[in-house]
Amino acid sequence: MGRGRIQLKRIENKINRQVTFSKRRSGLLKKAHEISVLCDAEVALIVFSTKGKLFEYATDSCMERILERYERYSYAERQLLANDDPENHGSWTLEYAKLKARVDVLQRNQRHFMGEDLDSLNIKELQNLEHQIDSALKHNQLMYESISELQKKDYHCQYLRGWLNH
Amino acid sequence: MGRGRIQLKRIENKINRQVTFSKRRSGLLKKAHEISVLCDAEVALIVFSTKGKLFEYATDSCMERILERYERYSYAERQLLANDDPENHGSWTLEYAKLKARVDVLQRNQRHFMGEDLDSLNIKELQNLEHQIDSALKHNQLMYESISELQKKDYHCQYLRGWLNH
DNA sequence: AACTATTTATAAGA
DNA sequence: TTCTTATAAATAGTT
Repeated sequence: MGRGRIQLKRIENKINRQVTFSKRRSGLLKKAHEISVLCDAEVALIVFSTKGKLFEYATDSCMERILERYERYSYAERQLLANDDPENHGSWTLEYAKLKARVDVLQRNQRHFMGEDLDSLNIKELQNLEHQIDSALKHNQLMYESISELQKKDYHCQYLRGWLNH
Repeated sequence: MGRGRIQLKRIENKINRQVTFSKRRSGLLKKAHEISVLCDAEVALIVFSTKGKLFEYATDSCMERILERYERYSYAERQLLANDDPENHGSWTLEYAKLKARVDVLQRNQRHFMGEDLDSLNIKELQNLEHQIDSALKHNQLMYESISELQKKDYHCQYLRGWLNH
């Protein structure tokens, strides 16, 4: 749209890139809003510029609610995929591995964090710590959900149960 | 764009709404991808249809990473705003109370979980479960440590001390 | 699912 | 940067 066609690849000229970013960003936000209103859809749009500046749009200005919905949905979707395939308990292990990896990262961060001198924390840092704990709690919650789901699914492995019982 | 202008309000005709949703959705996803590539931006787009179906786009197909970045950024932003406001230190106590409540729930969940019947799990599941519980417990341990540390640090909140001590 | 008349977005220029 | 404008793209209504 404009004086000439454009290739779909990174714009190398920095000035042009920035100008295009600014123009397209506002277009994108506008369209996100329009589809949200016209079609009664729930939309969350997050854009980080190269420089790391954040721009966002969320239906009814409620980003957190939409992101939580997304997490629930995408988690449920993964569960569904895993359950549909009788042969894919292997993918469950994959899920588990990913989960484990994330826990490991969290733990490492937390240990590192805990190792710091807490005496020197100011209010802001304390609040930060709280936030970290909060994230961790959310994460754990997800894990527990995984685990209970797993327990409910064991009847899919009838063939092993007999073996286990003797 | 089209045979006529349209009002920016919910399309009442269900069929039209659905068709427009489908068209605009693909346009929106396309534009999200384009700005991402052209301008080297990081984009996350989540769309839920009225019926609750999910459509998404994420730069480099890594939604989780972008959402985590968003959480960090938006939290940091809120912190910045909060620090400017001398009146909002009360929110800390509230945050703490909520956190404590959530930990209590987690503990309860965990106890419940531990009490459940494990006979029906197969070996693989048991092993994985064991690992998960192990991870979760370690993680929780660290979390509790964080929290008690937090409690010890309350003297950083001078204005709260009086209230806490009686 | 295609088509096309129009509106809209925007690339390049001022 | 902000505005203009020629042109490409998106899409509303139609078939």
